[in-house]
Amino acid sequence: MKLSTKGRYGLRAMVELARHYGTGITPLNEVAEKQEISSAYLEQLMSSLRKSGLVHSVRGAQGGYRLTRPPNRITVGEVLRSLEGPLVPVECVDETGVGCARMEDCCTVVVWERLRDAINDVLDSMTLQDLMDSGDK
Amino acid sequence: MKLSTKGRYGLRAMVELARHYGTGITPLNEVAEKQEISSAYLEQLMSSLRKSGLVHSVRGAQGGYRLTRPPNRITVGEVLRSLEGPLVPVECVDETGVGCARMEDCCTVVVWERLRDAINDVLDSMTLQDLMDSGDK
DNA sequence: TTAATTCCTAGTTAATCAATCGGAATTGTA
DNA sequence: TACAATTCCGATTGATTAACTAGGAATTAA
Repeated sequence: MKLSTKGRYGLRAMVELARHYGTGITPLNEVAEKQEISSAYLEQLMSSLRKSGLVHSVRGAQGGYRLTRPPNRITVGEVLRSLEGPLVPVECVDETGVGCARMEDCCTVVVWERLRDAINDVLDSMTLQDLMDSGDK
Repeated sequence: MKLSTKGRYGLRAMVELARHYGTGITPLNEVAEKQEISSAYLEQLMSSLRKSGLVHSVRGAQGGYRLTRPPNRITVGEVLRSLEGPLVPVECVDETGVGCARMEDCCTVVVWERLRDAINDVLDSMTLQDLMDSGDK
């Protein structure tokens, strides 16, 4: 039931970018340094975030990243789904997936559905702006 | 963010035992067969459940397991915590643990706390009885 | 032209998962 | 008493995943 470092690091990186929102683009190195994340690893995470349209990138010297939307319009859920895939506690309640043979008469599926919904509700209710306002670093 | 087979199999096994509640003890083999779980593997899970006091075991011929409390007084949360450990999305918000160096000025810890609470609220609000009533198998 | 940067793929190491195996201990029953 | 059914326990294994690291290609401002 744990998130991987992808989600944890990536979310911190996104808050960092949120702090720079409106000031042009920020090179990955600066983000990595501020948040103490290996920049080579962070690169991979930024690639996912870019592909799901949460950040825009500029290549070449003076290049870097910026959010594609203001921080109050990017939810934590979006960021984590981009990095971790569907936020489901078990495979079988992933709506984009295949379900499970047992599904029809499984006594536990109701648990996983409720859990999935609770998780997504919490994460979709918080934005990068909320995190900027609360934390320091 | 996925549960392991321990939690998934173990919960199904516990619902199976819930169905036999009041009828004496049930051998592990019967539970394993009904829920299509390797009985050798299920043994390990029962060991955890016994150690946390959720089931009582009887050794020897005609032995087996039974719940230590009626199904409406065992929550899904208890079962899963017994098998999976603390139900936290990230290490640092495990109250029984050590936290994290960054903790004080971490911008994301509030997310993990909210998520942790939501997860535990959902799982502690459902009992084995609830699952017996809903599902079939 | 060069230095700074993103982009992309592959490889590595360690940990974790999901069992399996073998046998010891216990206990009801023939 | 002997036996069969069961729980109990620790070790081992094989596969998968996690968390990076490495190397180089492509791009672009200065």
